[in-house]
Amino acid sequence: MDVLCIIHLNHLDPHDTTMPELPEVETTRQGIAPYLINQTIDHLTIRTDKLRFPISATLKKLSRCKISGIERRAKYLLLITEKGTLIIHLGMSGSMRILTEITPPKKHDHIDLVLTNKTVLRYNDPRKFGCWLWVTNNLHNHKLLAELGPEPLNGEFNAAYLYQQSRNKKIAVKKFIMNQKIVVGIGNIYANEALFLADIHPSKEAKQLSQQECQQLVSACKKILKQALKIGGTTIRNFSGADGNPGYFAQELMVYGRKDMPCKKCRTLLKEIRIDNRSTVFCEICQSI
DNA sequence: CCCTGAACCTGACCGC
DNA sequence: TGCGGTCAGGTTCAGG
Repeated sequence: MDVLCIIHLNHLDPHDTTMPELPEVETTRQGIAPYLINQTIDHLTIRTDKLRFPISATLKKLSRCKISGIERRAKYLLLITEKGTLIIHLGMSGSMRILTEITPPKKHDHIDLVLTNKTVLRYNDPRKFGCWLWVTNNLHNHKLLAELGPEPLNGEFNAAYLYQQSRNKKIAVKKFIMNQKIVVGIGNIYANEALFLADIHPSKEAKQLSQQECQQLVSACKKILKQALKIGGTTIRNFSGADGNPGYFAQELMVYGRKDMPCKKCRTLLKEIRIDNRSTVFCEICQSI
């Protein structure tokens, strides 16, 4: 038996694993795409009806349907078929794996997408915050996709854009960059990391950002995400085995999960506060308000 | 518009 | 060993 675990996301220790922010979703996409493109779905096996949205009856009965592509928009995977598109979100704890034969499902293995060649895409999601949504028309006008901001690695996400969007916004810059209408794909970990890299205090009001700070922040977001993507990609290429633990979390975190530990720039002990009820770690010396 | 808090769900961990 | 409280990657919604 050969079980290839594409990505494993459901540990809790941030130093041991990785989280479904944009790089993890993109890594998942790249990992599963070769097994799915131009293959035909035989059927889906649904073992729960309680993901973020109920599974549609059409999806439950889907069969003989060719997959033409797998795309990503923000943290959504888009599985494009000749009959419609599957919008998949991993939520907080979702993960995918490819099986080369059907094995007994383990706990929280909620969905199998079974191909006619017997390959299985298996979805596991302990917290059930993810979704599998079937859409047959106007994909990009769908409410989940219509109002999303630019992709962070596109040129459209630049200092001028961020400066313009931040005018008159009193909210904390950390919450601002985590708003998917402003820019997609920045979750809690990378928001912390990007603000540290940009030397900006996470509580700073968005409207107080200078043009230069906007430039620093845009550059920091791109740098952090590119670095994470590079590591994810490496993992996929190198991984083999069935234990589900690629052991690749070599991503060096500068602040997230490092409360009371020394700042890697100035050795001052890092502070933790809560912004929008999310853990926020920063250096009060390096990051100016 | 802004902001806060809660909701969805399960599991891990900590202190007692 | 168990129990209760808290926390965790995301997103949406109600209420002030």
